[in-house]
Amino acid sequence: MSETRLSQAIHTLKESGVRITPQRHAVLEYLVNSMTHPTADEIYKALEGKFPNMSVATVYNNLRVLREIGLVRELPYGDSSSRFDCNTTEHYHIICNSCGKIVDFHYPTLDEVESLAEQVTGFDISHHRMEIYGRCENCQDVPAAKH
Amino acid sequence: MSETRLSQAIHTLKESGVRITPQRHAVLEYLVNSMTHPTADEIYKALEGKFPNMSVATVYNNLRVLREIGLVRELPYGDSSSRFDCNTTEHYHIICNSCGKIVDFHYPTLDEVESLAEQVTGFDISHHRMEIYGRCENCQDVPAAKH
DNA sequence: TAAACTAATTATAAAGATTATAATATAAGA
DNA sequence: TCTTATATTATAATCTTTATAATTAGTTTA
Repeated sequence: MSETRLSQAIHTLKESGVRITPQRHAVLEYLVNSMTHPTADEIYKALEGKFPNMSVATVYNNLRVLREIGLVRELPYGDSSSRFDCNTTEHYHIICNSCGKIVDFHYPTLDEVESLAEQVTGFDISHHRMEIYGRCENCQDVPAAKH
Repeated sequence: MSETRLSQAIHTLKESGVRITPQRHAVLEYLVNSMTHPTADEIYKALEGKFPNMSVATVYNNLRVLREIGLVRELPYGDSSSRFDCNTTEHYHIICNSCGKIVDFHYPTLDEVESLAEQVTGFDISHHRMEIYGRCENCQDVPAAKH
């Protein structure tokens, strides 16, 4: 099944006239199989073994390409670096204020919000993003840590 | 009215045992009066005239303090630096993909999403954030610019 | 299959945003 | 006013991301 998702993604790449290089394939494959919304650096470190000479710039370049095609969504956070999410099914994220854990959360997509926004502002809406913040069950047991 | 908001904010600061320095006061005042969701650097430049010796670290320190108390919300973006929003009435943001313009958008707060998230994940939810992306009316007239 | 063309990768370096550090200055309470 | 803890300043360091130029390697075409 993730085999299928990967093949589909590669098909999309080819259709966009983008070359399939081993590094690009590996970044995409890692993202498709990842459940953790990795940062660029995490991807870089994860592929270090397979591609000892790979440059960080390659990771960023490929993430940009994948984002432009729409295969990957970038999720910037306040504390540090962006995280990247393979944009398959529409979903939202719940983020722990204490430990930073990210949990996927399914909720009926808020089409209504988008259409209302379109009417009120005249924008041509492309998508929306929602995140819910709180303390996960683990962190509720421990006294609040100072950020 | 924004006078009141400022006084209330300062009251909150005092209650939290935080010192009211001229710089801190100025950062807070600028944020209360600002409609543009400024970046740290914009605040720094705006206050340069009044405080020629102010360090950029002071701006960041104060933004952190204000955020920890809950007076200010940080809105990290993918392209560059975070923006800061005086967290008064609950609202959402519509962001132009082309020019970056941010427009406030009022919508009934999505309490239902929060309570459902709480039930499903066991998180103790504190707040949520939603942004809507698209092209503003101005940018719709111009051919799509390559990011 | 080989040559050619174009895009991708690498190895830097640079830029930009944010944080850390140590010394000095200052707000606020006694 | 004095004292003390906190805030500010000036600077450097860190971290993330992007830019550049040279090299390498996909893909197309003959």
